[in-house]
Amino acid sequence: MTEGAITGSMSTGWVRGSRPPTLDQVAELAGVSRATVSRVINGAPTVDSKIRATVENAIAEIGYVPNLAARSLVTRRTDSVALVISESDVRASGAGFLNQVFTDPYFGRITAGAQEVLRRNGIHLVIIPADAAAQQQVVGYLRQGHVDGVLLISSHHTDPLPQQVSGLAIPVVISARPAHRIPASYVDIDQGLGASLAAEHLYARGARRLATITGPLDTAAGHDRLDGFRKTLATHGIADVPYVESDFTRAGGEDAARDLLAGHPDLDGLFVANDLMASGALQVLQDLGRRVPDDVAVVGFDDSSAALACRPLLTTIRQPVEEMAGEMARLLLAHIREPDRLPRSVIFQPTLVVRQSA
Amino acid sequence: MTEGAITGSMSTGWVRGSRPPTLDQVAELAGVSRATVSRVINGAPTVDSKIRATVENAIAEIGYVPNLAARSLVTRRTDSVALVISESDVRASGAGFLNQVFTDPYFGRITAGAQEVLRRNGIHLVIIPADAAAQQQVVGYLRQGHVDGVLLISSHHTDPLPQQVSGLAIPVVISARPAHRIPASYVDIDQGLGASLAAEHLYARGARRLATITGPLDTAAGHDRLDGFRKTLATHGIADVPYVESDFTRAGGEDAARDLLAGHPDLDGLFVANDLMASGALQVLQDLGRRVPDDVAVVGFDDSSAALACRPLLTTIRQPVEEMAGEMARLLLAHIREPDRLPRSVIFQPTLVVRQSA
DNA sequence: CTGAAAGCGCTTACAG
DNA sequence: CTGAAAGCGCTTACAG
Repeated sequence: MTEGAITGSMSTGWVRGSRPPTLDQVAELAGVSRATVSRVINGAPTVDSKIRATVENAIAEIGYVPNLAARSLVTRRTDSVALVISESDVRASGAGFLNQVFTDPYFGRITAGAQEVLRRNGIHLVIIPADAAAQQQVVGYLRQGHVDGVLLISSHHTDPLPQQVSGLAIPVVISARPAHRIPASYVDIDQGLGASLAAEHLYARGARRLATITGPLDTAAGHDRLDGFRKTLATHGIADVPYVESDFTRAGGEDAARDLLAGHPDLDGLFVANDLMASGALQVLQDLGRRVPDDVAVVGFDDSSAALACRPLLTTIRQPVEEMAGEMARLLLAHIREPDRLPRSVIFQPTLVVRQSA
Repeated sequence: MTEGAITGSMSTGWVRGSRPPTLDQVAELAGVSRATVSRVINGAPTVDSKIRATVENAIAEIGYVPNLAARSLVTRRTDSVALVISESDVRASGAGFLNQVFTDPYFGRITAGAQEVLRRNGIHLVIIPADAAAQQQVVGYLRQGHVDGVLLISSHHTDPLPQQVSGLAIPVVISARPAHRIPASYVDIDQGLGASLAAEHLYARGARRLATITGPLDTAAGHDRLDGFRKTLATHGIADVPYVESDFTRAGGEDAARDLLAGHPDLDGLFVANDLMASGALQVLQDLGRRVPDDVAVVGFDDSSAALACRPLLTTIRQPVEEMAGEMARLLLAHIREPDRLPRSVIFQPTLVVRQSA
């Protein structure tokens, strides 16, 4: 690697390192009190329009920006919230965890949905990945008061973060029903219904030798989707449903599909607990010479962008992730506004989206 | 969707909505002055060990956490920095942009590399996606002083953010050489060298009918990789190198590969400007019955996790993204500590990683 | 090594 | 509608 020096000067009016302009300086320049400047900045209606104009000019001329620390010291607000993506599983820690986060469209949808409503309310969103090694540092960040609230994405039953964060002084909304009963609002989807939809569709197509690739079984999405799939098939007299537990990644889906086909080469119906794993499974089926859906019909879960990247297009269970994240944001905003508000849960319903793979 | 009420009580000592304990309360309980408590908290060496113990007990008993706003009002530090992922292209705005970010392993590697050095220094990292619609809100966030510095990921020549952010009072380190000469530190890779490595390897393998799939040509990574590829082949007497411009996504790579093969069915060597597009191209080549590398040899760029997910395994140009991000973090820390430090650039060298596809 | 006091830059009752 | 003043919760010279 090589280094070079870069020259040039700042383009701002005041030099980096010197102090930024304060409200007092604006007041002096405009010839009014600090209180008046403060009112103008905060849009108080009770300000004479001429004075308002004078103050606004002074603000522009001087390049004034309110100091967040000073402001939030008195208002006790920062106008920003954190989206914490938690992963308590140490096996998936560090770079591996970040690779998973930045490779799964699910998190992008969550972010998009939350952004949408937050932005409209003038609230900033910051994303904080919290793998096992970073969890305590993240809790520290939240306790210090950097943000007004937290949207917590957590999936493993053993994850201590929901418990810890809900014990903080700051409002939190969780992305799924917490494993332990804690007094926090959460948004979830009816996992069992989704799995049931998949089972019924595969059965109705005529599939009888069914199997499933699950997510980690210590997550609700992993466990409940397997459970719902089996229970529904049981009502049709199909008792034994082979499954392989995997990890919600594409590569994991490939491995699981290979395992499954090795043990059950005559499969004709496959339910995969998310689209990313399904895309991997589809690849393996193709490599092994199986036609989809003719030889084996495949149903995914999520209806993410990965479903549309599949060949054939993936039939899947739609989870309205963006709306769910939007609802999380709305709940959080409500809790921030009314600290005494009681926690509540909001459960969304999944739907079947039929495309080509089943 | 259905709603439910959740009951339960808080597990903390003090109730949400009431005020958190202050340093004064700790001082009173410990029977010392606020200054002493402050010194204990900040690890000042000049504190009697008995007094220190007393204070620490009081802190623990009362569950005291320093108030960030009050602290940073005087220290002018927040001990956190932002990783801003900027996308000025309005076509890729909103949900599309977030889907791209959370689908490309590149950003996970950047985050991992930066986290590594930041965490060691006790600095928090928050990630902020900034698509065209959000850029001004993000600039506002940075100006207010939420963070001590910013790591800026920006690629389009027309992106106004590098310019704007470097005009702020806060230190910034950019992920690539800025299009316009602005006084900010940046870290980059020798793009031309990378492309040259790819060209030489394909040529040495015997490929003579070469083509390339580029990134957006208004980015350095898009433009310089195309340019370097062509220039190197020109030295071997290969003048006309067909190319298709794409967008660094997997789906974009698929489309581009289809276009390229339609116009040039006799291709025997392909350089794809990143691994994600290469994985899509590989898929298309397979669909069209081309054997890789026998019929057409393929070289990617990045050496990301996508390269290892390819069949055959992708030969690619390794970009040490984690180290580059680590260097960005180190530079930023230095600028935060010494505000007068001069900007500098650090350029890394790519290497060829030979696997199966070429 | 410890404490009293000033000050960081805002907002917000409270008067007028 | 506007201003003087108190106060938010810390840190840090300055004395001692």
